[in-house]
Amino acid sequence: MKNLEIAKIFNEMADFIEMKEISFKSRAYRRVSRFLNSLEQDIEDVYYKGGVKELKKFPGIGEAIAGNIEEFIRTNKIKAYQRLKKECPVDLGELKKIEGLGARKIKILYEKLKIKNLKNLEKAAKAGKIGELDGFGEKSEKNILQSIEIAKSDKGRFLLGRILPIVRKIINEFKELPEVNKISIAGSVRRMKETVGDVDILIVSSKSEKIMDYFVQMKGVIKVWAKGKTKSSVRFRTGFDCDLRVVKKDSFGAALQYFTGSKEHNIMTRRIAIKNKLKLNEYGVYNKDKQIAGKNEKEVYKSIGLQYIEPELRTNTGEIEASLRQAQGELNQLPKLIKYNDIKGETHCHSDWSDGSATIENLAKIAKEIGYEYLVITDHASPLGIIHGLNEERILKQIEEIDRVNQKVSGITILKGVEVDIKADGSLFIEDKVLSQLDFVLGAIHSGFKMDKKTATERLIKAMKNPHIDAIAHPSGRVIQKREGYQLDFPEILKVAKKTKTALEINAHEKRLDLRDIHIRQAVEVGVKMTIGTDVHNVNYFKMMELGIAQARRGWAERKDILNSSSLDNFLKYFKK
DNA sequence: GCCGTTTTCGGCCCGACTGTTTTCAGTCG
Repeated sequence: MKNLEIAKIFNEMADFIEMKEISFKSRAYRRVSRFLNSLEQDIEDVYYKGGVKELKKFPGIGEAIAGNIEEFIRTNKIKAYQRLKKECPVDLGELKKIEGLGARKIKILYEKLKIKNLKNLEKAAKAGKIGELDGFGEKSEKNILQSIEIAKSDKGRFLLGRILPIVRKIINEFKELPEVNKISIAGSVRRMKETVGDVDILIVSSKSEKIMDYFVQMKGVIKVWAKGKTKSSVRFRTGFDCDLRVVKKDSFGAALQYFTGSKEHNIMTRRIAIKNKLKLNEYGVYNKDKQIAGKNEKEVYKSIGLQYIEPELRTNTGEIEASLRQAQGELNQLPKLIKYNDIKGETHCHSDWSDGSATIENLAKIAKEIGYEYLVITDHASPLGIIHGLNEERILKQIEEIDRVNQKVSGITILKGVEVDIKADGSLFIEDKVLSQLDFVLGAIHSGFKMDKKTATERLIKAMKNPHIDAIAHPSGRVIQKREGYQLDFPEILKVAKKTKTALEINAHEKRLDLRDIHIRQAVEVGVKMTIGTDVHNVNYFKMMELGIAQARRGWAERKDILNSSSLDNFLKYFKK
């Protein structure tokens, strides 16, 4: 898969072009770079299928860029890129991490001081050479040095699950202020993206200066990047940046729409506004100079001819077109997304019988408190010693224990399940005879992550064809920022899943979120059902359900697509083979 | 460089903040 490699090169080409001129040419490259980053198909496959002509069917890809892609696929390099890089051989990735350094300034630094990377930059700044340059000054030099220190400890993007509680704490702190009339999370946190680069917060207040003063001195702030009347930006010690914007109440909806993004989504909505002879900015929708919408998001969308679009969908991957069609009267173009309180039971839960830490009884009580109708105990059945996997004998014993707990704890039903290892050849670690006594069987791959695509696909397909398998846990095996997971022929997996009525799990664990959003969307399209499970290992895991639901929503899933949003009866009925 | 129910040429989302500058370019989101 060369998508990401090409995307990276195009992004750098955009920077190099920007060094020479503020041009739309660089934007064209940047746009395709982003497009490739989110493209689910393998661009190489597309090329081999239909050549340059096929490539040019994608938005933003024309003659020149298609040629570049072709060149890379065939020769593994792009001459135009190499020429640009030769002119200014700098480590863009490193230098662009420094706040305030963009393409133009990086070029000046290279030309005047031969600065190529962070090391050169630090040396020059410490020697006081940067402040002497035209366009730079004492302050720039100081900021660069501070920024280098911060970049050294940079942790990259944060898991949504880690950042959410922190953001909610910040929000609650602001809510205490009398000057705050209204407050909302915005940006990628509001869109519930699985990883988050920085945090955006929007406040309605008529006393913006006071809010800003409070913001930049909040506990944990280690650097103020910018502080203005309506907009400020800081870095927290935890390692993330936080942007705060304050607007008047008449602009709240427009500001929220603008500040939530995504960038691509915003560009599209603004273009649509222009087509309608309107202007959309963060203060409202304007007809000439008259504000015609802005108080809330719904009216903002409506005023430019769109149906309201949920934040999780705002990625410019078809939601705007769907919204447009729906606004024009076609039904059900946008999904009626599953809601955050639609889940009726947990379907992936480990107890102290394997590698979980809580007893079945305790887990049952917690699940009941949450309001679940049912809880499936799915301890590992695996040869791996470290997780104390169950064998046939212990599964039968556990069935008795669950019967006992069901007697004792009322108001919730504990279902008998297992997470059984799928062996390298696709067969299961537990005999069918024992599996047949369980309510719900999850199949999972826990070893051999380096399989090739064909092997991995065949392995899963064989498991899905076992009549006792009800669902596949964390189907791709990826761990965010750690492990890619095995490659799968996903369309093929979906075909078999549909035929065998095997559900695919959306594992809600903050580090997994597997299925990915694009796969969920494909599953929804072909009608393959899913479950959302948090992979409980202790009682704190239950709350990650929110992340799994967010993932499902970003994959356009409705309630009907998610099996454990059904009542106990319907859930069980689905799996009656 | 890309693209077209206003166009095959002339547009391309829009505005805040900073620093270095005396009116604005660069950066950021």
